[in-house]
Amino acid sequence: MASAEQPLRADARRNRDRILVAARDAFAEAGFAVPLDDIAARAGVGPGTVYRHFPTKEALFQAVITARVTDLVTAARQHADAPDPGAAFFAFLTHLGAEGATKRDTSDAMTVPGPLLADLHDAVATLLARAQDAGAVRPGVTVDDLLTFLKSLFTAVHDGPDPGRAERLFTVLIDGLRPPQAPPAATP
Amino acid sequence: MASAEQPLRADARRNRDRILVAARDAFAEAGFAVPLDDIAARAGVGPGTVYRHFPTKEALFQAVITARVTDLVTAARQHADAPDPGAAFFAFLTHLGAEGATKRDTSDAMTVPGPLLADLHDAVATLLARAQDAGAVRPGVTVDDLLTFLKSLFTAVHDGPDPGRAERLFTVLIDGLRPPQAPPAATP
Amino acid sequence: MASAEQPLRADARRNRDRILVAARDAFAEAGFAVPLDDIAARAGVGPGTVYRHFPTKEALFQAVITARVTDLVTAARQHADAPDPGAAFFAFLTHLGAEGATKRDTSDAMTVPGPLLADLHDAVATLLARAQDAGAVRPGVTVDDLLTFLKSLFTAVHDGPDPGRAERLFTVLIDGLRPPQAPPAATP
Amino acid sequence: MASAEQPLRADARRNRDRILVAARDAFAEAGFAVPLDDIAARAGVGPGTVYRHFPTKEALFQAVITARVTDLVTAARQHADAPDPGAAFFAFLTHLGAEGATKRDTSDAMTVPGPLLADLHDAVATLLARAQDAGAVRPGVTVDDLLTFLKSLFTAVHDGPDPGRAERLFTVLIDGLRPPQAPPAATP
DNA sequence: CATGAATGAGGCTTCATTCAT
DNA sequence: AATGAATGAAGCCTCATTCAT
Repeated sequence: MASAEQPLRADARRNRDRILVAARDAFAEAGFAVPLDDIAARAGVGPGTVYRHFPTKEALFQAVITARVTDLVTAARQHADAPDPGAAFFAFLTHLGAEGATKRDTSDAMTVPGPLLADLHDAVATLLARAQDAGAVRPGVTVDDLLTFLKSLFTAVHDGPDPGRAERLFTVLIDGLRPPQAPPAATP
Repeated sequence: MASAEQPLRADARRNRDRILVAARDAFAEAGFAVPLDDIAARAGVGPGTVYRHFPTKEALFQAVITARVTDLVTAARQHADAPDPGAAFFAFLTHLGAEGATKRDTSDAMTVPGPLLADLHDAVATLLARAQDAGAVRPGVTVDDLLTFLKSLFTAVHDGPDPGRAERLFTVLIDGLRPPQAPPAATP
Repeated sequence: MASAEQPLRADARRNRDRILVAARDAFAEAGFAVPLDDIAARAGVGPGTVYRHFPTKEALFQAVITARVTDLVTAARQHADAPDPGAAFFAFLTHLGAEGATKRDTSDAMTVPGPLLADLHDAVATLLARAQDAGAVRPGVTVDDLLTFLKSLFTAVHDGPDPGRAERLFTVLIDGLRPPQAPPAATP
Repeated sequence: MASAEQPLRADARRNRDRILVAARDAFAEAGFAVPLDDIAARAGVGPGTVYRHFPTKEALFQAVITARVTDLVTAARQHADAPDPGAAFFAFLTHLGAEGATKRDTSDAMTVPGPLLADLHDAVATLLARAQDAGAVRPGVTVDDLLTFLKSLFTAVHDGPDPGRAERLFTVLIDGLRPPQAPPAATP
């Protein structure tokens, strides 16, 4: 019995990978509006070849970020095991920060609709809720808030060349997420 | 040859204004991708009339954005007069947050190249520097950090439907921007 | 109050007509598969102009035959007034035969779906039913049968150059439509 | 160089046959527009294999049609043996009607150029001439009249869903083909 | 020989821009 | 000066055909 996911022929596999790489770069540079023909040209294939692998431009876009989302979900679930809820949450956040600072399409990955995003959402929700229950993160903030903030942060980081920006903005986020401090009581 | 700055005829002036308003609304709702014919229809003019006033769709977009930046610069300068540097900075930030939450093209406004953007940059730089000097904002964060991040935050906020998100995220941002609290001193 | 159907500008009217003529010819020659760009070229306009007048290739096709169907319906209704049901039916049929022999797209007109075709259908149904009730046309034959037969006949006539074919086939149809004759009784 | 007529290897022969069957079915169902990949899939082979056997989609189509014409010619010749010329002619016509009602590409079969069509033409001409000579079919009608009309009739019949239509129309055709009845003599 | 991946011309449609009215 | 019709370059996608495996 052959496996349901029979391996692609060598040439097809190679082209599929080249298309995905080209698409990742092209989408990162020019957004979804980039012509599919350009992606094909970048990959060194004809547009028809792209359609052999992905039925739609939208499907290609989805495929580009699916891999990334899968990784994020895995990371989130791993951190869920940590004993200290606050530490677990911030550790995952740090991991996410490192990912986002390095890989341009992380922010896209956090936006695409579909079941995978729901998985990510749920995994982060668990981390966040536990951290909030433990008083380590300010209440009110939702998972979507958090993901939106991060997405923006990643976009911003990739907008300019300043290498320190990621760290500075990330510090702002982390401190902003902590529960509000009572103003220091004036001690006599 | 007519003078370069001759005042427009009354009807032309009126049309120009209606086009700008229509364009602002249309861009705010549908982004740059909105067909120019739709903008013309909104303004109640033919597409040819739009081209009489703006040589290009891009130029029209810039014109819309320019008005927005001008407003932002004005606001920044007004806040610069406030006595408390920290309050002034955060008040402007709040104003900016309200603008960005309401108008979809605020983020575009923060990207437009040209001297106006430099003005915005400078005005915000002044506010920020004074606030940092006064110890009201954590050091290290730069104007570019802030503007770049806000730009993408506005974009992200507009992608989702939750109207409270902008406010929650701004709270996080503001608290994150405050100087880090010394960890509670171990009291003997 | 302006009329609901404000007249087109002269140039638009001219182009619309040219497009309709070109489309009629092109569809007649090459069927629906003819590229829309070819139709545009025949009409001496750009493809975009075709789309200004007809939202879809399908819509253009419909428009081409609408005019023809309208004429047919009118004729059918006029013949409905004749006193002798059989004569009325065959007179209309003869008219239809002449039309179909002359104008290449008559057969298309009898196939396109839509409200107009229903009108034609109804008008012919009336004629046919009355003729059948009067014993002038064999029972069992339906309107669709008749229209299908005619459509085929027209197509056949236009397939070849033989000028007498239309008349010969038409005679076959008419005689075939009459009620079956009892075989001549063998008279002693 | 191998001989032009060398017998195919067993597997190649089998594939060729499967392709022809698949093509016949596919063309019958969806017309010439059916994608060649669909035909290949139906036959359980790759598209490349189809091209090993037929240089062109058009060639494959012709091959399918040729088989059909061969059958028709055979039938016509068989009916030519019948003793009663009128009965022979109408029997063949009935057979043709059944074929055309069942198989969508019968009408195409009647169009294919080449010597085979001439054979069909001749065989039917013989039947028709004998029937006309015997007074069983009205004079004047030619083989081309008949074949051309039948061709388009089959096309039309297949466009509609009414399965009884073909039979009703064939009755009309057959009765219309019979010699005209003398109008009932006015009996004193 | 078979396979099925790749090619790329071409189809329909949209829309920024130009131009006759 | 305004109008809105026309233009035509892309954009997405399909599919007949070729070619590496």
